[in-house]
Amino acid sequence: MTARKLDPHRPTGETLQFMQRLWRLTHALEVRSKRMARTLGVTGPQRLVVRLIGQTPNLSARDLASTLGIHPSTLTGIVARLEAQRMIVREADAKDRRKTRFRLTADGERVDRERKGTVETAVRRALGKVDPDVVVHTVMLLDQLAAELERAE
Amino acid sequence: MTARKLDPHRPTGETLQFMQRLWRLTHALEVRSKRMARTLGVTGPQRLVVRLIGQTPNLSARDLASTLGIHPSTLTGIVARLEAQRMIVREADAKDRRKTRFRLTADGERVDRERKGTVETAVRRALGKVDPDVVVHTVMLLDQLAAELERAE
DNA sequence: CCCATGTCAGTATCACTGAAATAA
DNA sequence: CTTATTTCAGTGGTACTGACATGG
Repeated sequence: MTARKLDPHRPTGETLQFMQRLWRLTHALEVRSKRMARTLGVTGPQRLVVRLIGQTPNLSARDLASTLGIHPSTLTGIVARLEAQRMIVREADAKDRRKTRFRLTADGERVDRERKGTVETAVRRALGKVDPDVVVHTVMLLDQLAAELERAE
Repeated sequence: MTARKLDPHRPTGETLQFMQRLWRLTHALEVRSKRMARTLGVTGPQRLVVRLIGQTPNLSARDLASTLGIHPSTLTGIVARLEAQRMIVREADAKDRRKTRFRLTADGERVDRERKGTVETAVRRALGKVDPDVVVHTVMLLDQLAAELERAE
């Protein structure tokens, strides 16, 4: 309380602090992603695509893009890099030949199973270190936050 | 509970779900950042630098880089763009002439005050919509998560 | 000579917009 | 012809590594 009163020029110190944490987190994600690229051969987004395909084979490009909430053309780049690294293969849908269906190669399956040094492992560890309600509350706020950011305004 | 039992192949559905939320959030931050670039003239990270300089004038490059947890060479690019847009000016430190000190220009101050459509506003709104302990818990988990991601491993 | 501060060159990923190709 | 799916070209921001110049 006192802290906020001391500096009326700072609209909401709490907000700015939270923002710094947010940028720190996204930055940590990016750094880990780059490290994964060196050690695993795939970045964070690339591995997430691998995980999704691994969980649900024969996903189309549109499925993947909308699951991740990204633009289709962004996905094109990601899958192109995965393909170049022989992690996934594509196949035209038999019924609707506009669609591309993706499956994992043996290398892709190896990445799908790998856990060491991944974002996933860091997340699992962090989730394991806090109480369940903390996780529930965080999910609530993160969703709220994403919704606010995505607002048309 | 049943859901988890049904798919033992999915190590922790909770973890993967949390990860998707995380990517959705970072993606929303990036999208908002790009939108800000069009409307305000600065991206999210750029505006955060402006806010930091506004709050503490005469910050050095090192101060800024370590506050944001980024590499000095990354900061070079960010401040270069801010300088090109006449948002900040630099000055060599009188005592240690290796150091660069940054201050806001009038344009920079305008951006510092602007709130419409910023990440900050979205964060403030989201924080205002939940209970205080939800915020506290989220901060805890986000810190824990950043720490796990930053681990050397 | 050694260390700190900061920049620069080169490289890569991600993300968009807008246009195009192809198929339904 | 219109719509849907996906790719492609072009642009910009962030972030690194490694090398470098400069000052303490």
